[in-house]
Amino acid sequence: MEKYDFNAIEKKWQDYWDENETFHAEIDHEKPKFYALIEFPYPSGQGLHAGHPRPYTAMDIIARKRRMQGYNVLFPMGWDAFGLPTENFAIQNKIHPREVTKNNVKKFKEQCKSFGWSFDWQREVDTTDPDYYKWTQWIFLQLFKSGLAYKKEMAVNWCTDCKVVLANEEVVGGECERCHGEVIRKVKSQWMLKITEFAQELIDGLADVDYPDRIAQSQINWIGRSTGAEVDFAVGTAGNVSADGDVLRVYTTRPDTLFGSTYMVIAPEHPYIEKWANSLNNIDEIRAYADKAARKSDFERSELVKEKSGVRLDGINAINPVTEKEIPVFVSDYVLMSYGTGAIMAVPGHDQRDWEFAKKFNLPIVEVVAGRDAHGIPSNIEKCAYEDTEDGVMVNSGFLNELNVSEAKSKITAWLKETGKGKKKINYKLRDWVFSRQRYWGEPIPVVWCEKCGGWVAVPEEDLPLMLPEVDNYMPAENGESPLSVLDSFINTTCPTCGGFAKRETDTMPQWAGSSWYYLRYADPHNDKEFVSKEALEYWLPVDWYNGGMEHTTLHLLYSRFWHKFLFAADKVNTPEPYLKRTAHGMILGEDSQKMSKSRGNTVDPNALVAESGADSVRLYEMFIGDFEKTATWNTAGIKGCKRFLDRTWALMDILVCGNEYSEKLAGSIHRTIKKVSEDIEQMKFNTAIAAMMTLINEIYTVGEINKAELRAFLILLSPFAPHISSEMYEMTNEGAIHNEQWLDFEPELCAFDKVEIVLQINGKIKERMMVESGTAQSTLIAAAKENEAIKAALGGKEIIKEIAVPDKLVNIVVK
RNA sequence: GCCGAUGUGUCGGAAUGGCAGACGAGGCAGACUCAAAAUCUGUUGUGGACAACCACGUGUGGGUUCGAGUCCCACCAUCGGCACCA
Repeated sequence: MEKYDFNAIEKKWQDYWDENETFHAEIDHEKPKFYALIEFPYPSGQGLHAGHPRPYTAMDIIARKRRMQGYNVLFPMGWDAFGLPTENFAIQNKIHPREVTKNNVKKFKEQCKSFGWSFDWQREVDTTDPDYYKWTQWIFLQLFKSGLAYKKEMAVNWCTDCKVVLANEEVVGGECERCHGEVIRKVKSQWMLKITEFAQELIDGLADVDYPDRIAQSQINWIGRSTGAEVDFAVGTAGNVSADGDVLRVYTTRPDTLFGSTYMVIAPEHPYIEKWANSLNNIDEIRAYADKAARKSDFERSELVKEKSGVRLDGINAINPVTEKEIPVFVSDYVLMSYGTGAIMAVPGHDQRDWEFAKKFNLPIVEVVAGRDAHGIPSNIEKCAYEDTEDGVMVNSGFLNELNVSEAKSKITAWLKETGKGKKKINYKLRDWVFSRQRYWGEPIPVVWCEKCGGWVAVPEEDLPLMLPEVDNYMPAENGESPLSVLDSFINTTCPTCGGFAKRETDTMPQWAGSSWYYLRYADPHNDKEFVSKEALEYWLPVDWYNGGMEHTTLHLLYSRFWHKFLFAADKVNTPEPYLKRTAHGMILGEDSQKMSKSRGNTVDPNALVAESGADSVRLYEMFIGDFEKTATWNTAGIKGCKRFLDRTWALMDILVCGNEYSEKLAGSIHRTIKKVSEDIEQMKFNTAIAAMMTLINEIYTVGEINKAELRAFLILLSPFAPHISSEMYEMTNEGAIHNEQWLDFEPELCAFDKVEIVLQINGKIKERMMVESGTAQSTLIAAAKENEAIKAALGGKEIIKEIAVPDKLVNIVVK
């Protein structure tokens, strides 16, 4: 047998799959469908990196197995191609981003094909294609018409380098996620999407899908539902606060501690600073503090401020509604305008942040809950705040005294309602989605401003796509607005409602937009009448299995679920959730165990490895590297073992003999391997599935020969992992093609071993082993153990206290 | 600070509460070769003994159990995420 020529064989099968459209899927009501989805990549200039093949190969294995199990499999691929790196490259090199994207996509596609992934290339989508973004714009218009898209003046994160507004979610470590430029707060008019309207549904929907706990939890934590109360505190000039005057509203999750509230704090952006400016003796100091705080991002305010800071609003006071005492009001940056009402009632005895602030400003700390901590030590609010809500009873709290915390919560909430001083309130941390970008390389937002109509007017659906116009310069304008803002030919238009003069919106959409619905378009990618046909939706949706990175399990997943839930409510899609099952793969680190990055110089080019060792070897190695869900460190040397395994697979041809049934010597091993590989694929335990196949081939070589039936079984198991070599060897020894084969069943009774080794222990220490028939009864095992010479000697007449036998495993005799 | 995850040979990693280290890499020894590569065979947790064998071993300290890498409590370290969320 000649040496395994992976270059020729892999090329041969990739061409075969291409020419025969082997993996093209069409609606077929005769077959059950299976929709496998991977996160489509951003086609960067560097091409694929070592992280891409891991999830793609994993879902390819699942897709190939499902096809052999008789499913009609949809496994599509596309390009999430809008975004900053392309735009920055275009700016630097004076090439149109469309050209940059075209080149990058070409490179990515060639690389993908060289891995042999079984994508349906006829369903390829590209978010920057007008035929695609036409429908992204169309979905935006549906949101707009439903009142879920609105424009708002608000403090936003402003990247001083990119000169763009960032969503909170895109600010990492106080820096711009993309360019690491300084992020400050700036007030700007922005398009917003009301994701908050779906907050509860986004939590509830998780009950109906199969997500790992850590992913469901991250969604729930991000949405951040809490139950508490809104409470109104009367405010007025110090010493003269009237109960029926102005009120300052707070949100609290601990209304039970109301008696312990000894001061209030408002956020630096709170409107009451200017509202009460005339009554404040130190307004200049307050404004200076607020200005300084406003320049910082929420992250900096929360992370970098080690010691509490703040300024008292000298001149006004508030009244605690239960104690009826006047209490001071402060401004401090530890209170955020973006959560709750932007004001808090401070309870220093039972909130550590308030406690620190109170210590610093020498404010009274009143204990209203007394209890013990987790160690059973009585609470002492002189040392730190007591935040436990499980243990403890109310003290110094008037009509709440002697109640526990939850009873106190109910009672005070009822009291607030009765007196009209507050009410129960469910609050979400989730904020509306900032949807505008002042950038070129994104979808234009299809609305126009009409003075006569007095507002924003939707571009008619029949005018979509609203094409991204040609510009000379892709840089945001000097004032930070999009490059579209300097194009008169784009801006000036007529109002579709009144026909008068109107101006187009010049902001574009964020990259998240196109990726929020791409899985729908795959079902019907060439439809120019609808974003997806009813028929395609009903057949293909929902996605059966969606795998992607852990880094997308909050933002992308939440955004796309939000769009889907909106489309479901608008009767445009037929399922309440887009993805039935979601899994997440671990990151691949460089050989130095650091995150792979160009600047660190630890990146790995997977296509160089394909050229060197073959796609099948690299595919196997990416799956063999470790637990799929965990972070893995790259080790190029590890490919060697996988390459060797394939060379040994090829060499099976040298020991091939006749035979249409499994031989006695290998039948058990083959059935066990079928079981192991089948089960491991379902649990994404690809590493142990490969190990099982390696074990089998070792056994085959020990036996010294393999017959045709055994080789066929081996190749079927291997084919999802290493499809090229399996296809070739199958073709050499069978009629037809391996992808038309059925996946294998195993017979449980044939998986069992005839004889098993039983471990004999005394007091849990192994003393001897013995072979017995599998399934031997416990009593027989114990009797046999006691007859064993080594055990007899070890027992030495000691008193037996207990005898434990586990069938097919062990016997343990406990002695004194 | 909070939340989440992870700690196992030289390395990547296996182990429904039941033989720790499967499988692979690397090392060592040998076969083949003029030689090397490739391939094949054996060996490879640590300490002690010529040896059968003994002791110790899954981040640390406790606990539950006949039996713990696995379950519980506390702690340490590393990595990731974060919005002081009231």
